[in-house]
Amino acid sequence: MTAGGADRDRWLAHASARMTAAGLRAGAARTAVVETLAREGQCLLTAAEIAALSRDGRAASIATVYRVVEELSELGLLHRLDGRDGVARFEIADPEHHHHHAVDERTGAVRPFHDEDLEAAIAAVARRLGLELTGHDVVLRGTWPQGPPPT
Amino acid sequence: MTAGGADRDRWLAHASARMTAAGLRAGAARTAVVETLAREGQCLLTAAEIAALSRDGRAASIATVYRVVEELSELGLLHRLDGRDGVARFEIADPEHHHHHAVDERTGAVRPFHDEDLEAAIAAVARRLGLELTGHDVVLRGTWPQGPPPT
DNA sequence: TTATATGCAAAAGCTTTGCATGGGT
DNA sequence: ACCCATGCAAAGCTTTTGCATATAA
Repeated sequence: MTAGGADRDRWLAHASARMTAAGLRAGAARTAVVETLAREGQCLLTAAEIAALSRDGRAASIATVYRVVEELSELGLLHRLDGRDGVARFEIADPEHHHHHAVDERTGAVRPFHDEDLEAAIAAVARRLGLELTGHDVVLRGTWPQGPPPT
Repeated sequence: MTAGGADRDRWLAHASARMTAAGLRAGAARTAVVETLAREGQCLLTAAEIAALSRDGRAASIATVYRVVEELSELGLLHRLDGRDGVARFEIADPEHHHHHAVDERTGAVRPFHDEDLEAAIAAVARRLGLELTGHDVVLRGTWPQGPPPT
């Protein structure tokens, strides 16, 4: 990771611009949600968590959270991952910090990781299939012999 | 794919043996579900679809389908994938036909694929993370310039 | 005979939607 | 002014669970 909140600000600015360009307006709740995501949305938040984290001053209702993440996802600003527990999780779509997820089967703990060879292999497969890639997810499941390392 | 129903039979036999060994009994509904999966569970069926396909002679209630797929998953005989539509899909865990999924964003059509380099990259990542792999999913999303090729 | 399997119906969640109100531009 | 944004509550779904009954072993 690079310096402090630079990345967050960059995504926030980008997101705001794209949303404005899409004809969306900056209401209080949506602003709170987007700021929450910029601040803490690096890795897999549920809608409920986003709502809770946005309850600093004003709240954002769960309905609004779902509406906002839907909009952000459609604009390609947010990634969505559906977990085995039937709960959707969201995280910022930041090309600079592209990553995937390794899940500890015993604890459910998630460790994000990045791997260039893996990305290359994925790109190669897509090329072979004649597929114009717009997104991809990789989830690894297993156990850490010595217990999950600190994130 | 190799000859006719050999693979299906192999999985079916394996599944039956494992379930018996696990102390499970062979009721009519469970048998129907397992046979349905052996026959048509090569790639991503929903619980509702499994139930419908099992309604040849006897039916299997949706509750039973969920109970059976849960058991099969825990025994490592079935893979589970959670889709964006909030619906879980299941497919046989057959080491001989291991594959992943490429989804057409426009139509939702799914094309299964296999790639050795991708598998190698995944194994390498797991090794690097110190993770003992028990499962992994890859989902590619995008569009086919000439429309999705026939499955 | 005893523990498991099954179906039905109810419960439990998460997510979406209708509607009236408030707010941005 | 007009249209979008928001909250609340209700509806919609899939998935899970309780319970009584049937059935393997």
